[in-house]
Amino acid sequence: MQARGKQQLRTQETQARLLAAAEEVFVRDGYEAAQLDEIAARADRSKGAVYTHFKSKEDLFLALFEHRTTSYIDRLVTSLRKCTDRKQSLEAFREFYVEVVHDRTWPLLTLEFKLFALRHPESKERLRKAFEMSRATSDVQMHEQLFGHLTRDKKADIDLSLAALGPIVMGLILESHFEPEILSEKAVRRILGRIFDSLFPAAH
Amino acid sequence: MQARGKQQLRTQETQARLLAAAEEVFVRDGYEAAQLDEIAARADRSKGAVYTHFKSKEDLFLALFEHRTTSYIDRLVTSLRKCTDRKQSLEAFREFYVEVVHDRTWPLLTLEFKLFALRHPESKERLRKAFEMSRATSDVQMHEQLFGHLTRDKKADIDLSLAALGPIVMGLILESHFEPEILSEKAVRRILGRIFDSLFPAAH
Amino acid sequence: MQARGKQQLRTQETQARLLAAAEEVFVRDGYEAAQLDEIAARADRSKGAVYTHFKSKEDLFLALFEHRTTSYIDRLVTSLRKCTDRKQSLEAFREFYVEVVHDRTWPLLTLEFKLFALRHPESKERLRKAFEMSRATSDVQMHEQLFGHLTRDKKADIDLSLAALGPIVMGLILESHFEPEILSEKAVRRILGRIFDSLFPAAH
Amino acid sequence: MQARGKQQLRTQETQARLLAAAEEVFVRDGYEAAQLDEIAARADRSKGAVYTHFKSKEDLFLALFEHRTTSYIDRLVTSLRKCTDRKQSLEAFREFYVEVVHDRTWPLLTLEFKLFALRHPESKERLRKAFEMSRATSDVQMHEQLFGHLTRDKKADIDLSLAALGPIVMGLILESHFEPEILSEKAVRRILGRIFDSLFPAAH
DNA sequence: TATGAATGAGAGTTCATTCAT
DNA sequence: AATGAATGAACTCTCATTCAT
Repeated sequence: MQARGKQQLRTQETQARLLAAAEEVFVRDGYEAAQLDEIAARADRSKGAVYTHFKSKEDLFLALFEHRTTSYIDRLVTSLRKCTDRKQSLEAFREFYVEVVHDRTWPLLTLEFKLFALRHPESKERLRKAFEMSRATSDVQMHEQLFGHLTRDKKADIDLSLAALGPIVMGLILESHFEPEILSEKAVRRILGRIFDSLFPAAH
Repeated sequence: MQARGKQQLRTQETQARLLAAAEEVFVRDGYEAAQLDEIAARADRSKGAVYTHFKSKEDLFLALFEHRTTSYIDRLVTSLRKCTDRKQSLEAFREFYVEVVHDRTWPLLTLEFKLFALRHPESKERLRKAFEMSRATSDVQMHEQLFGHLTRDKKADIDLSLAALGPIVMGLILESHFEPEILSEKAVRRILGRIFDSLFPAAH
Repeated sequence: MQARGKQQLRTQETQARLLAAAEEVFVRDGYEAAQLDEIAARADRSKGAVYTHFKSKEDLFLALFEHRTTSYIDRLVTSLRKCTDRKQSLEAFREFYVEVVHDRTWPLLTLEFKLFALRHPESKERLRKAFEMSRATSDVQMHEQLFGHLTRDKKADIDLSLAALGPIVMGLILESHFEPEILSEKAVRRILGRIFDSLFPAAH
Repeated sequence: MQARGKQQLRTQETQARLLAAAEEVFVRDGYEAAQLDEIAARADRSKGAVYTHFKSKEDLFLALFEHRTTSYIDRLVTSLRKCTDRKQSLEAFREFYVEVVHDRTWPLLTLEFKLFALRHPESKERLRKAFEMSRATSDVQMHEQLFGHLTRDKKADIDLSLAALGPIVMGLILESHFEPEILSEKAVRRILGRIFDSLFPAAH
């Protein structure tokens, strides 16, 4: 039993290491240019180990996506669970998006996933599942908490704004890599706040 | 003269064909996955012909970037030249960005360029030149026309909004590929308009 | 241990096969015209296997050079070690050079290395190391045994003759490929003997 | 007529330039690595011009060989024609070979031709013709002048020495590129003289 | 579970050669 | 005679994947 436990621990560690290494490399180089070789090396494992845990490069990439999406949503849900009224909730929601700016990795990773999905329709199914999970969580669970009960029209409007939020953050973060003087972290946060408020006017 | 002319024409046509084919393929597959083979085939030329006109895959990509940036700016400048007062100018500017939505290629291409620049610092110089050209044009020539004379603080604010506009469009277009039901062309246009107005409140 | 052993054995065999195949092909076609494809095929391995063992075509070529130089020197040293006095040593030395004629591969390979060195100054360093090894061995170890203690002038003279010996053999072997009727193996051996004696008169 | 003359002159000049450029590049890079592109550029002509004058890269190479062989023999014949007796002739002959050392290009070019012949049996025929021309000249015309009338045995011996002379020079020159300190021009000349005397003892 | 030698399809690139001008 | 854009075959090298250990 103990041996089994140790083994399992080792297995889990390897997987975690591989995922962490994969994230670094996929973000830095993009899916196509990323090399399994380097991912393995960064995880202090051999190339072959990757194939023990994942079926292929694509599988590793998608697994990473699922892994990160899950933890990303967890964070949001956790953050919202603490709120007691709608105003507070919306404030927390706003804060959450504005603070993403800190984590420059996540938006780039998301971007990479989106591009991948666009270019690999075969995998769209699997990606959609993870996306939906994120949407489902936010939609069902949060709509109520954040916006109360809405008319059909209002709801469509909110959904649109919700769908737009992520991509906007992504675009801004990417550009900030490119024009760091104009789009400083502070500036991005400011502009994001402004956009947020124009998309969810109720927030005030 | 005529002989030369014919030859030159052929040369120009080949280059134009290659650039057009390159755009299609680079947008569809991304820089890394794009194959010179296919680009050449789509241009009805041989792989070797690419190397008569461009030094490498990278060179072709950057040349495409320069080519498209130039024509993109031309369009904007042309559109603004027709305007007589500030209000009209801002309206035209707004329209221009909102209408980009039509051309689903340009945002994806821009995105690809940005990612390339991020991942190939060696080429940043050449890319920066083209980017600057775009910025220079808009900045110097348009600031006055669009926003009149501004205080230093106001100017910084406008610059920030200007820098943010493109990336936001890019993000939205990309996402619209992904969630076409929520982010329909109409919806994107609507939300873009709203964001535009929140970034440039003077527009009213 | 045994598992490792088997793996290692396979690795060594592959390397040996590749080197042997490389020798054949490089000698027959020359460095530039030699094709990795064929070398791999002759070694009953895939093209990719070459790159598991050598960094590049050039690396394979240089490795071959080092490998052959080493074994070549070993043979000479072994042959000289058996000798007890100077006369016998010189005789063995003479014999060694005259007998090279048998191995029509080595002189051509040497020629290819020399040409390569001439045309790839970047690699000269690595080649020089191997050359020096050969020179060092012969010089230090053999001078004494072959020629006794010499005055500085005499030594320079001997060094000159030593340096000339190899190239002369090389030239003759190459020409014998070309005019086999005149430069038969026997004829080459005869003329080589004559030249040897004129370069090292003390040999009698 | 004059126009024709001018045209022809231009043609001849182009050919001469191409041959000169070809020599430089073939010697420096070897047949395989030599690029028609660079040869043309060095001759201040375009790649296409090469094909106006020569059928192929190989044809250019062989034409160069014939051209150089011819002029090489001419020089030898001219030099011998001045001599009045056998002793003087042999001295001139000796001098001729020893002096080749000056022209570091010719031996390397010869080497390249030999290697080419070895590796392109199809072209051997054409090369042999040029070689034979050289041999014929020296043999028939010079044997008598240099060595007088010989017994069959003696003649075979002389032929052997004659055949060996060129390759030996070639080998030494090549090596001198490599070990210029030991095989200085002076040293090569000295050793060549010694070898010459051992091959043609009658020279004294 | 993990290794890494080996595979092999396929990529970008080069270059001798052709041909319309 | 000369040009140089275009061809296309062939090359070296890469890298995701497999498999014996």
